[in-house]
Amino acid sequence: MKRTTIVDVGRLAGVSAKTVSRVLNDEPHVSAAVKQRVRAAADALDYHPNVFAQALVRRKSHMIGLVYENPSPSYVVELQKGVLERLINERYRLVVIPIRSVQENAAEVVGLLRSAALDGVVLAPPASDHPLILNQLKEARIRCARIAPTRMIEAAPSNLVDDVAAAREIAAYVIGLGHREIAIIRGDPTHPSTEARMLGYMQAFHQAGLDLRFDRIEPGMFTFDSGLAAGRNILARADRPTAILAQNDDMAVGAMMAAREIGLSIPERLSIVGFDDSEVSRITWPRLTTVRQPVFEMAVAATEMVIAQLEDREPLARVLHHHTLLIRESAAPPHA
Amino acid sequence: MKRTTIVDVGRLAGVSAKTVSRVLNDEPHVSAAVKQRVRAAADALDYHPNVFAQALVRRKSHMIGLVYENPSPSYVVELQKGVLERLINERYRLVVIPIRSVQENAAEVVGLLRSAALDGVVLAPPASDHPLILNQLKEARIRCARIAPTRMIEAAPSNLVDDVAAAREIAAYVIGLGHREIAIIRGDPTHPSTEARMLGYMQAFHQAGLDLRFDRIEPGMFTFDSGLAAGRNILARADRPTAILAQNDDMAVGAMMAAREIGLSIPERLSIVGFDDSEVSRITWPRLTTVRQPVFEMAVAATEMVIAQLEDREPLARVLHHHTLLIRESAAPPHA
DNA sequence: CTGAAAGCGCTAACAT
DNA sequence: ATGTTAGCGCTTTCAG
Repeated sequence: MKRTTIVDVGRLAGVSAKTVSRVLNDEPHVSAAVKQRVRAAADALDYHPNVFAQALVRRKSHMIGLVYENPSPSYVVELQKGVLERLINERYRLVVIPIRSVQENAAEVVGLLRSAALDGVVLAPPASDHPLILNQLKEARIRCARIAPTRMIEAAPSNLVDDVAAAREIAAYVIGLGHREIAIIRGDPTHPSTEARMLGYMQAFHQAGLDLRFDRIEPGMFTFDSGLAAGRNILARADRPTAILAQNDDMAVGAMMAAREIGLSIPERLSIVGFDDSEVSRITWPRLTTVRQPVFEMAVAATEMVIAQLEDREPLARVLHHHTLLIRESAAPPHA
Repeated sequence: MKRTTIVDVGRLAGVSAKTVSRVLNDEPHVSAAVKQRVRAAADALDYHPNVFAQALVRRKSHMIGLVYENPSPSYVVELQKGVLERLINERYRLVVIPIRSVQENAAEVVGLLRSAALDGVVLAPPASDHPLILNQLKEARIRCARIAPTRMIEAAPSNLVDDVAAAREIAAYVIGLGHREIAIIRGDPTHPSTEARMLGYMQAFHQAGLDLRFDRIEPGMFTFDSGLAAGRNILARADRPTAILAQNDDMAVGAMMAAREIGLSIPERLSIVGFDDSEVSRITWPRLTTVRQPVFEMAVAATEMVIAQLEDREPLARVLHHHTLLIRESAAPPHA
């Protein structure tokens, strides 16, 4: 019991296989009558083209990969939503490629992508910043677009954000509220934006004439749990700060939980701000003051860049996406 | 400039293409020496097999789809994590197939899956409960496994949960705390578990001799926003209830927000419980009392069922997954 | 243990 | 406007 092929359809319609192919691919130079007959025959036989045969000869899989580490779930969700949004009404499909640790497995990533036969990939951080991956991708001729890279911007189409400025702005806002004792929760050290955001914070501190105390910087991993742990450490100290800058929203929410555990009210006794404007920032109470990184829009734009390349249009080389300071209720002037 | 093929490798190693194929696929009857030479040649040429050619002849794509609607992001995240967990160290890849509305597009879903050339699919609700989809899948010979179906359990391997009992338990718990004025936020009406959970609530009400007042039932869509809206409606009424049962965690968190908006403290003035034990239930304050549905484990098990079928092992016909009442801090006895 | 031939289902290039 | 021929790169016979 074989599956029905283009030849079967041709036989039923009384035409050659090639003509069937023409009709099904909307190629020109086919008479309306034949078109009709072929369509009817294909329907009657419940014919579905074999995509492998097509891919083999066309050298195109119509699959796009999304490469990410697994930092915060909310970030990944935004990312996927953005890619899928752009893929609506396209023939392309999304294959998700989560990498355990880009840092450790960089050498194998492209092999993985290659063997997945992807036409193109959207690279999220930190893969979007990895020289080896970028190089191998070029060698393997897999099209790509990058989200929030910080280095080698020319190497491939990039969607940029000014992490430094965004961090500076939110830090300046907190300082402007009157805070002087401020702790920081860093993100995953293998992600480039961690350093960029750190730099932005430092600039704001410097402009305000504040010292950045290294004993007030806690490590984190962009996850809720790491934020919770960092928050507990910060708040356990004798000289408790009046505000916390977290490098993403998940960690900020974790720090909020740490504050709650010891009955510290937010924002009255402790101000906390995040980064990214993930969905989680909108559903906590108080809602989180944060700085919006348009992850969704970047994912849409990056996917467009990939598709453009696949269809031989010139992709935008780079797009600068704008951040926005979102003032909500989790930060207020320090308690007198 | 052509890509290197199995023939090139064979030429370099001084063997036939078939022998290269044998080595690369770990087939028996190849001498160690030849094996060595072929491996070396493949490495030297940076050879990667063309998966389309393989798929064409083997009739296997090594791609597994995950079909879901887009209810709550936290649910989808758990689902994906589960599938990906089982796929670690497997050759299979995950293709995500979000469907806008299964209800409206059921007829096209299988066509979509078919043209994506998936070897198998994991069906999340409500697709997991749709007769048409199940039937067409069988016709198209696409293997599948189901998550939380409620009907036609024999039709395909199923991962079951007892939604009715779970709902009954959490409702009984709330009633047991002393609540008598209880509102309900329903889930998406096209999802089968919505009715099941409703039934469970009703059973608990009945056992306690309570009336279920229809004017205390608010519609929802399994999203935070719908929970927020429903919460506002419920709390705006003159005869405000003392507890809210939400059919998932996202809606429960939305209802919490509605309570906060009018300064109602939880759980002192209003108890709220959810359903599912999504990540969101752990990161809110107070943490949400809920009933755990092992979505992750079901996704793992469903993926295993698909893989088993693809590798000609007999899959488990059905697995019953257990729910757990998770008592956290969002519900307490009603205020005197 | 190894190789030659055939063909998976489709489309590009070239006829007609 | 339609058909023929020749592969795409691999694996499955079936011989040696």
